[in-house]
Amino acid sequence: MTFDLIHTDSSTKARAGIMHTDHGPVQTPVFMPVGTVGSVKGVFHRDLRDDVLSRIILGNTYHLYLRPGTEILEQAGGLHRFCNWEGPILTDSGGFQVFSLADCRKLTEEGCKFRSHIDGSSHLFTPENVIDIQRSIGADIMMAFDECPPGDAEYKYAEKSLGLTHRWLERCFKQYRATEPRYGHHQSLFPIVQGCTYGDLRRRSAEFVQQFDAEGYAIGGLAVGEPAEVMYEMIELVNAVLPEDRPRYLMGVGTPVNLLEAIERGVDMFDCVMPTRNGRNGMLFTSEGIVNIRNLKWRNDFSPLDPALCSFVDSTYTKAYLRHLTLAGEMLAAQIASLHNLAFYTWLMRQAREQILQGTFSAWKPAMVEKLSRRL
RNA sequence: GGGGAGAUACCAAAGCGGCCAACUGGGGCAGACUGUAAAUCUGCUGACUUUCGUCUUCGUAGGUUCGAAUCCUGCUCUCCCCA
Repeated sequence: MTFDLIHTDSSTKARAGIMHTDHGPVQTPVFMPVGTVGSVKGVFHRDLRDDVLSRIILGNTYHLYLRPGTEILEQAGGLHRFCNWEGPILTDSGGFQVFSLADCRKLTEEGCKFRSHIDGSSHLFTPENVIDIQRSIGADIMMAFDECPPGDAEYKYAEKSLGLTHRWLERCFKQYRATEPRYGHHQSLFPIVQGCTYGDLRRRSAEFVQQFDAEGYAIGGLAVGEPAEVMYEMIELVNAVLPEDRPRYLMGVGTPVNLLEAIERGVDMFDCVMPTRNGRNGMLFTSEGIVNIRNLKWRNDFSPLDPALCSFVDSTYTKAYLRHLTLAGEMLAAQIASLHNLAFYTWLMRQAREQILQGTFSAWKPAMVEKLSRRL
């Protein structure tokens, strides 16, 4: 994977670029829909490609390893062919599950012992086998196996955890270099900068990861409970250290406002479950602000979901109808909301890119943030 | 005509002398959700009050009792069975 940095905004750190993968180009800034088990919940690939205009999606090592398992994925010819997604795929390493499934795991130097959330069976993830699994999946971008500590972790724990993440990173790259792609297309490996909310640890981490001359770098361990301002501060600090000519990926973030703030600080890639999960739960992100579609006030509002009309559902269905479907528990409601939210996120990324290229980002962004913060 | 059962908040349904403004569902209203164990979870849902609390409620009219949704009597209505 190569990255062309096309333009950097003159007054902010915002960047526009293109990533070239063996599964096609990806313009940045980019939002990548999360398709944990090989499915972006509630959305057809066709709509993701042709309506949402997504160019890259995520899968998850932990989930795909447990089900359907690497054997099936290998028989299928990799995840791309298994789920029939022709664009690039990025897989998270399972590091986040080490955090989110904290109750059923045990961390050691070797790796992470954990119990399956599906059947309780015991498994071990190591930096080596997590790379192997991602080779079996065939992700265009593989993520290093890391520990993602909670947002309120104390310094001592954060420092210890960072040491472990760094040692694991060395093992990830060793395994990465000792193995080959299985399906003929190139696979990148992105290190993950950790360090919680401690500036010196973040800086240390951002410096450490560069020794691997990776094709891109990720910032992890943010939006895990710390205030947004602290997150922005960490991003700023890390991006000041990371190389300019590689894409920066802010993992798991976030709200539309988070995205714009991060873009302003030089982030190129994002993923988040928010558009799909919150969509399923009745929340719409729109160009005018946030809509809780279950609210009484929408009962007779027959206007489009979003005047920006970023998806076909926006002009096909009204707020009143979507409210009705949502309250009725219809699965179509979840599909419509998910599709809209994803389309809105990618629309927002295209807008940001356009503004960066035209040199108007710094004027456009604050007004947009103000709009996106509104609760309608 | 005779016999039996029952009437509880928006709906359904517990409660059967004080811990009851009243369990629990549903419905309704509102909130949460950030590298997906989430089509999930959390509140509120008689009135007034920010809280404490006060007031009015369990078909209806009386009665017993220190105290009643709960016990007694009349009335109204509903359902079931037999003729």
